[in-house]
Amino acid sequence: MADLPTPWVYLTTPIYYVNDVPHIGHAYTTIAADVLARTHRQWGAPVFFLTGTDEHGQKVWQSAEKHGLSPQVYVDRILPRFRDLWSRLAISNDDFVRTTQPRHIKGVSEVLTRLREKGDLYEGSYEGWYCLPDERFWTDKDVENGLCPDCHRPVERISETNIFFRMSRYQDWLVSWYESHPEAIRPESRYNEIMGFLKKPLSDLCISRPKSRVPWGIPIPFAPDYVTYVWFDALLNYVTVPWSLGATPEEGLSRLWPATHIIGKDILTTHAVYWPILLAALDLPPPRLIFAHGWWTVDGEKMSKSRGNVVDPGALVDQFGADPVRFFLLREGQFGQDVDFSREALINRINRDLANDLGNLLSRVTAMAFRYFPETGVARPEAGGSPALKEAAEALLPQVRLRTLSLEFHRALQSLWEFVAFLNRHVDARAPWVLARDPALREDLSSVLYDLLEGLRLTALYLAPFMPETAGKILEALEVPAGISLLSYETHGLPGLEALYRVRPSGPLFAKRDAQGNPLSEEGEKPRKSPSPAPAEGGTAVAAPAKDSGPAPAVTGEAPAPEKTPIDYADFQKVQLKTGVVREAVPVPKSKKLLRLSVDIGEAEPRTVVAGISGSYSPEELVGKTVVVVTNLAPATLMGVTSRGMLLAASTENGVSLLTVDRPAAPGSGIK
RNA sequence: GGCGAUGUAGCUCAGUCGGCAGAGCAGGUGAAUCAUAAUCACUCGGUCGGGGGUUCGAAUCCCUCCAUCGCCA
Repeated sequence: MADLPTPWVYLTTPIYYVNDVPHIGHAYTTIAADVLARTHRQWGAPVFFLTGTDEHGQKVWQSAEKHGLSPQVYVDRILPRFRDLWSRLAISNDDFVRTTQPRHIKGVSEVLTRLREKGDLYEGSYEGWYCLPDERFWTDKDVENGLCPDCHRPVERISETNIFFRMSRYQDWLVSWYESHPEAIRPESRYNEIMGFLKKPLSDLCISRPKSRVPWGIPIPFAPDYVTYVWFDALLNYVTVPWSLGATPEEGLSRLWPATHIIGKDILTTHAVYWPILLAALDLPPPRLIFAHGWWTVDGEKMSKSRGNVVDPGALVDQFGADPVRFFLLREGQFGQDVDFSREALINRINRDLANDLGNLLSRVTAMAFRYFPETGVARPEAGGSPALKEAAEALLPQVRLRTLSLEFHRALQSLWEFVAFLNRHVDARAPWVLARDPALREDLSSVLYDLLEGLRLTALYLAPFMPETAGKILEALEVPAGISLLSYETHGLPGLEALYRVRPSGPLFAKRDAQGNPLSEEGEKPRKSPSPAPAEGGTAVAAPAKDSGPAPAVTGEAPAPEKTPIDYADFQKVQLKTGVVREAVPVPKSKKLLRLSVDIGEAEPRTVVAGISGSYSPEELVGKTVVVVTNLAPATLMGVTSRGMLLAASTENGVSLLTVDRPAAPGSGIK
């Protein structure tokens, strides 16, 4: 049911209670949904990204009274607190729903009518302790000394008749649906929580409030004395909006449904229990995914109005800009777990990751490209780019894109920054300023700079969903024509579709910040030396370029991550490698992946070698195979078997792949 | 009280199937001078919460205790 053939990606945030003051938690949810939306769009998927505001309920009504305004006028006035914040944070929502819009009110009436026709609603009486400010009932057990357990204000005894929704009817169905769709609630711990919650019988849900007490709500068509309970009203926005978009409600919804809901962990039960049941009552499939993210603490403490430590995202945007705030919120912690906010951490990310690693990389590369090739630009090398760069760039696809789509934002960004670090290492390893001293090496110089510029372009494209403005600035600095997407990159493949980079130096991408968050430098006391065009003329070739003089790790085809220390040839010679033929292979008892091999390496007796390759090779296919053995490794005992040697193998996605020889070689042939 | 998680370097956290404890930041040393003094290399730093068990071998599996957190009541 969850895998309807819709190509659409329907993404939602909760609709925010318009009476609340926006804090970084609201921004967190919305930015995450935005990054997902932008990523899907970038790769060609049609996206409908919905956010909005929840505008009914007692608190809004009371606040309006206090201001001497009608509720509608009041909510119209405070709406910009949210709507403007999203535009300042570059949120790319496709629609903005307000629960006071006619389309929503019409949809809610429709739902209520359908539920009533199905016999899922009934009138019942309810008695309990009511907390007015919180708008919720408590049981005898909850209430402590006549005070609300949540806000510690006095509660009052209320008995009233209301309309109830028969939730219990659908409980068994929901449990079995979740049993077969464990991926529908993320992270996994939240799934477990819901499954635990569903072990106990559900009570029916009260979905109305008497108009006499709460006049500001959606009228219930068949019960004129009641309005819809604000929570129930709010949830329904996820379907009332699509209903309003199609030629018919069904057409509008079936195109988009099922939705992916991004929420905070505080409203998990509502979304993962009440909501799917409500959908089932409407004959609609459950959401595709409900992802409950964690909360932000502030300097290690819970964020709350009473502590006065609520972080205002608008103020952060004013001071630091939208992109750094977006980056920080998604980079700092795991989406799904609680994360701590501190200005120090934010400033540290801006200075280290953004200004130093990325901003300075753009600065140094474009400065050199402009200085050394002011007239001609940097052309694509005939031979293509560096294989190492190509390999690192290809890893971006799984590591950045797929991790983003599985909402592992911090890991996606971490991977992207490994690529940035790779590019910085590449600059150092190839030392373009050294190449520039020798006119004979001009082609090398051009080729190295081309690789770096190409790497920066890819960085910008993968960064775009997270930091749209920054990505635009990078592409602008590279003078890459507008409108280039990852799709065109895919079509053309590496090394790049740019025939020529004609760059000009640009100002810093990010200003570094002092401990207070104020921008450093700028104030022209240190005039930026704009690099003077100085085409390499007969400078003395002091040092040979890195390419010839020693290990240049960046161009040897190594993966970007673990660069090892360069070693001398003498060090390498310490390792004795020989070919060997596998004569026998048997599993080591009680071990899952170890095999005991007899390997003929040209000695009188075959060597016993224990190898952890059982997952990738069966014993049968190993016998007769020629392998590469480290023969002077100190013996090691594994699962009681002494191993006298080690096989060389490449680590692959699916396990290991043994090294062998291209042409026949006698057992014991030396390897150099 | 019931259910569930977590505990690894100064800080934030990875650690896949049991096989030589890792990354980033912070700290130290050096290299380099293209660049926003930005970068790069090396390095310091660990009783893997405590105790017990299984195993040739445990951060990893089992038991138990302690601490912290979440959901429910």
